[in-house]
Amino acid sequence: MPEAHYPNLKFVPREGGYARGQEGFELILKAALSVLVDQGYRALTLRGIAKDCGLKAGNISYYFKSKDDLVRALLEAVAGSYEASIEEAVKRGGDDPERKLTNLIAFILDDITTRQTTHIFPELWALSNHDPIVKERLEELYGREHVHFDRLVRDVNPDLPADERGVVTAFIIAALEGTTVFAGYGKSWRASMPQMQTIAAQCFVAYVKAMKPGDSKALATGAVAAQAPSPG
Amino acid sequence: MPEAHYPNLKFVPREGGYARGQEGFELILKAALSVLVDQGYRALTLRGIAKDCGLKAGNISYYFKSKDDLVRALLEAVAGSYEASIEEAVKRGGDDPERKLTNLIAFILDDITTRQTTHIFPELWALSNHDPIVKERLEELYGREHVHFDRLVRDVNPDLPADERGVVTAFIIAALEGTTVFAGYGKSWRASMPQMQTIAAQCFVAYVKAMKPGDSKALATGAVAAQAPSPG
DNA sequence: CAGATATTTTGACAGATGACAAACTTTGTT
DNA sequence: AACAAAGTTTGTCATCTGTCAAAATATCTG
Repeated sequence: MPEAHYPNLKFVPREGGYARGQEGFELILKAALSVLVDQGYRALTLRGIAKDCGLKAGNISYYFKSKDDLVRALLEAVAGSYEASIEEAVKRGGDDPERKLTNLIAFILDDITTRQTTHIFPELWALSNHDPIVKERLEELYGREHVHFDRLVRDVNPDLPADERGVVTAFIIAALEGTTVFAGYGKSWRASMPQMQTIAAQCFVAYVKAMKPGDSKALATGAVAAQAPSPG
Repeated sequence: MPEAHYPNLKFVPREGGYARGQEGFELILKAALSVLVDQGYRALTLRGIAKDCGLKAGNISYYFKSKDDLVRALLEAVAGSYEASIEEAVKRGGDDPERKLTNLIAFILDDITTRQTTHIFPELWALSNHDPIVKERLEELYGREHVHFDRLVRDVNPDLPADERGVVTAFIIAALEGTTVFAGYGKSWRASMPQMQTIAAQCFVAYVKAMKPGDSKALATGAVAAQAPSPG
């Protein structure tokens, strides 16, 4: 549960410039992340960021030609780091498909309990509704997560058609993200996150395994019949 | 799918004052909601709200002694409306417990596809991380939702101990809320929301039915065993 | 170490923001 | 119609915001 001074950013090396340049670049983004996590978007101002990293406000305009630019660079660094850790979690994997899926679910939910993730993602979700660039980058992030999950779901139930599998996978990811608001850092069900890991794993693995082609075909709106997946 | 000019607020009648007073009060909150939904929190300024409802900025300070006050009043009205519609959806219910649960799930996911819900809730989630009053009111809203769901879950599986039931219920609600970011208004999986309704209903109803006491007891972190609930 | 380039500070700007007070208008009641 | 209470506008305030340009400093290369 890393908390200290937000190493959870992935930086792309800049072209040209002195070493100090990259340093300042990273310093600013770390400070921006820190402010966003600690005080929210309302408090994310150039002067606030500057104070946090010991630079002057004007200097930030040297690195980022606008505040929106800075926010997008921050998102890029956050998303990159997130993608990298998922990638790693997938590799650590496990022995069999079900175990792999279970472990990935556990990893995601674990990460959600960190202060950073609990605080950052709702900000990004909110921003994405009004900033197309943020929206696109978030979609890319979740798209990559979807690829990984989809592979595992396929391994657990190879008989599922790709389109149906895609939707179930998206639902599973969405469901996991939803725990942010309920069992994330400082939330009322935080203490129950371990049980939720168990529940999520059991629930989704069992459902994917039992699912038969056609199960997820939608029925008439508002009158979905309650039934376990197929006869199985 | 109501979209026009946001009737989705529940107002508490004010004590004393002229009729015009209540009118202005509601006008302002409707405008605030409209701005928040259309342009996000960044654009939620007194002058922006004023422009939207044809009043002058100074007037808003007459109704709300601070901007935070206004935001909290808005949250109160939004939460009240949301609570009322859930209440109603629960009453419309259905015949048997499983059907009731399925219908409530369908209602929630349906609501999530509206522009208002998709846009408002991420803003509230973000705010709640840094405003204790917002956090508390949101918790109350979800607490009431939890009560309703918990009752249905109990009816579907009466053998489940209350504490375990509470956690599963919280997980289900969290999972549903999570679809906001993936299949809400304008999101990439929006078109698959009908299938997700089916999936969510099947998945959660089946899981709750099959669950035996002890199933959700957490195992060692990161090494949760993948298994369907109990033998069943 | 000289000099070119990169970084940093300083200071300033126009515009926006939340808040407020005083003057003005409307509303409802007697 | 008179009048007090409620609502509204107007104008103003101090503060904050993002951005920029010019001066000052630091860094690296040859």
